[in-house]
Amino acid sequence: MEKSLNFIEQIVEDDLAAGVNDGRIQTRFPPEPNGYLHIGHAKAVCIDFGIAERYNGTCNLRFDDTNPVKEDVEYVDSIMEDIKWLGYKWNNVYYASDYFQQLWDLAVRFINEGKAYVDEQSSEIIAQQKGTPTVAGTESPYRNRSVQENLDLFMKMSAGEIPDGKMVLRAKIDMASPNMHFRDPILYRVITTHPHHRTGYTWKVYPMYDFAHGQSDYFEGVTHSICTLEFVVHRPLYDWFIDQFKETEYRPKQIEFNRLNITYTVMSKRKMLQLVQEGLVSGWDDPRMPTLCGLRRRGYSPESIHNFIDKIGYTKVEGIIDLGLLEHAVREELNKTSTRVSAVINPVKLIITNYPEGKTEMMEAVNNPEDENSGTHTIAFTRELWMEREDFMEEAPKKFFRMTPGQEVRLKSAYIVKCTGCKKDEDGNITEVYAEYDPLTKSGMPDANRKVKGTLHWLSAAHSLPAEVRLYDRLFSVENPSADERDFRELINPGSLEVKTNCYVEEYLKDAQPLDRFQFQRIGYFNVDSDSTAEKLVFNRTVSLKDSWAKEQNK
RNA sequence: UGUCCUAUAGCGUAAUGGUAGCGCAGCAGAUUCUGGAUCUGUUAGUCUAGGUUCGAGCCCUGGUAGGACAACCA
Repeated sequence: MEKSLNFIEQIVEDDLAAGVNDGRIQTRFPPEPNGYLHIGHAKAVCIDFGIAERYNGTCNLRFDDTNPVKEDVEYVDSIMEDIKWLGYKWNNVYYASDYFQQLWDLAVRFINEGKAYVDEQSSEIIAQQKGTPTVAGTESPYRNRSVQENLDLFMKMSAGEIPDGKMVLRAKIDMASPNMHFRDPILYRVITTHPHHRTGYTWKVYPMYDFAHGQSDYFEGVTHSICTLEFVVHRPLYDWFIDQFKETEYRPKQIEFNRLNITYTVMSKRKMLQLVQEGLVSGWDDPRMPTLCGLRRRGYSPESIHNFIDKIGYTKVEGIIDLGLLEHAVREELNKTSTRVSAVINPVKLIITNYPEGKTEMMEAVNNPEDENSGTHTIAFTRELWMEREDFMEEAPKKFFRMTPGQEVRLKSAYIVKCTGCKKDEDGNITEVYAEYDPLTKSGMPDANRKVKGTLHWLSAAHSLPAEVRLYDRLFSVENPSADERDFRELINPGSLEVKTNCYVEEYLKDAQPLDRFQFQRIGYFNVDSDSTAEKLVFNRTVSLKDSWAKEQNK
């Protein structure tokens, strides 16, 4: 069945059908370069670029760089990298700063037309005069200066003769408007003390968002300006500005969708910056972060992000997505694509007492049972093995289908073995587990088809590589940190990172490179961290496998 | 003198005036050399009161609830 259109696609198709803009479709992705892109931005990237792709239009990348105080090239670079990683190509890269001259000219035009004035009150006074949502504002005493005086003052502002914060250019609209954004919004402010990342100290005045965004859309020929719901109240002003100077029937149309929220995380650049600056995470690319670079380092593939975005949809309803859905999206994709390997995270020795000492057999391991073209690789089997400590219980409940005295289990890709006992130290800790193998049950042999309840993964002690494994979990311990009255930093999950240093992986992973993704059989999906070296392999857990045994135990 | 947006199972999302579906989560079972994957079954929903209509989740009105807007941020 054809997937139904979301409301944005519906609007675009309606416009196409009506012949709006002669069938031309143009969108833009307009990030402010003041932070790293996160999964919420990915949702926006996918609709902006996706609409252009689907309807044979163009999508440009435009940096909304109108506030030099917060912006930096570091962010420009990372944003471009992340968009490319998601698999999109922009038509052009633009910057709002490309339009500073045009916008300034427009501001002068507004002054000449009596639609803008220079206010020299403090920001506090201006805020007071703005009124409140239920109380009308009052007019500035500077509101009715002459055009010439306004022009002179704006020239002084622009020449750097006015200190920061002393004067602003405001639109003259309606201080009593029920829409707060019409109460003489600020158009330009003076910033002389911060260099702009592209224009340096050339400009002394910078346009505000409302005077830059819609105008930039117009200058570029954007037809559908897609953004998030918090800009709904800006739309009348967006339209009003364009009405003041548009020269033809063309106009960009702003459409707003619900921003992405996910349980157990935060989706605010401000909070992410705080986490980074206060060292609560290791950086913007900490694998616990919802940033795209964080998810990438965690092991998420671009396909898994797309898979997730496809599932959540675009509407105008504000909600919160279950983190489980994101995890499902990545599992679904990695299940189809990742090579299965063996790794033991919490090792204990397993001795096959009737297996000859010194003997080594190379067993054939299927790379991916979900992909018949994925082939096989070999894994060494010997008398002394590593197994997971959790896979042995001296006294086990009935439903424990693993290693326990007297019970048979299958060693994946090798033999069926029967547990015979274990050895403990004086504190009662299990130091070795013993089992006997059945030589006729090697994988592929007829007897290997015997029904055995459990299958365990294992590693030859003499043939395994030491590794560090970082087990990541949700960053916050409450579902919705943003809705909690406590400071979000107090809500960080203390178990969000568990480092396991005493792990082993099979030799097949000897040459694994950073970002390579694998399934550690029976455990989860893991990828190689950027900290990994040939001497010391480091893996990150992307997500665990679904674990119905754990669920059973929690009952 | 407030304006605007929104309301469909626990969560997300369809149904474009004509049988309320789907995904995730949950539950039960089958199957499996990963307690994975896969397959089957299953629990559970139109905020409320009116109106229009042969017929309303959808259109209209009033409630109710949630949210956005009062940065020299975007």
